[in-house]
Amino acid sequence: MREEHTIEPNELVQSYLENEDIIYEATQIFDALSDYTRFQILSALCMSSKSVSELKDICHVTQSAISHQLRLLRDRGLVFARREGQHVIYSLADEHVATLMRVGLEHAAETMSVEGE
Amino acid sequence: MREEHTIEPNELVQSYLENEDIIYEATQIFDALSDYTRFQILSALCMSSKSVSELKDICHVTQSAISHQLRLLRDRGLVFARREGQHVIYSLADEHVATLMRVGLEHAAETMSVEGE
DNA sequence: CTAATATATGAGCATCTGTTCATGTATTCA
DNA sequence: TGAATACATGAACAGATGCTCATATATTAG
Repeated sequence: MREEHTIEPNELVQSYLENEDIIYEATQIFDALSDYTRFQILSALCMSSKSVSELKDICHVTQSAISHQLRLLRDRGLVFARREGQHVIYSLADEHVATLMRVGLEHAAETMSVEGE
Repeated sequence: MREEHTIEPNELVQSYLENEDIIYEATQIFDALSDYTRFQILSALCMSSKSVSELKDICHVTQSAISHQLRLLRDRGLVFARREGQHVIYSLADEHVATLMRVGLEHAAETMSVEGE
């Protein structure tokens, strides 16, 4: 028998949910984390700042593909870039991202271990 | 001047990140939260279980659109359904969803208040 | 200045997504 | 049984997405 989960009445969250713009903004950060390449980029940056070519090697995609995704993440304020000589170093710009990824990964790990039983 | 954010070395998370399937599974839950309609459905269900027609009224979309999205959420194990007479009642099936939404909303609220300054 | 390396970006394209429309199924009530 | 209500679902279509390819820009070395 499954359990139902409800959150305790949280007036702050409740008030957020009445604001269309905040809901939209929230969906945007989840969207950023919903793509495999972007998730890899962000998790790599959770560990430490990295150049574009380092990210390209980690994610096993072309330089162009990485740059396009980095642009999206920049536009959404999730990473920021600084030039260092020939390289451009990207860093995480938002502390919430790490929290979200952690919870998402825990969810995923549990889901998969349950399915495998 | 902006700060860089890094997570403290978390070996559990680290090990998750080496598993392609877990990363993919994580992106799937973020994908579920990345659509406005689905986000509304899930936040409504965070408060309490609801029938399809209740959800339709809350989200201001057609019954068909709601049903299609509910199917996706069911297939991904994020909600479950039970029939109650003529109605089908949907409930949240995963406690992590509420946590993710809360963090996502907090992020959004902060982001927007910063932008508005 | 020129070549080499690193990164960014626009166009094009195949694929994916979310909705609508039409219709099917399930349950209740008379 | 037949009508009404609630929900599910397949097909189709417009728009979004993520990639590749070609090319542009920026920095450094010679």
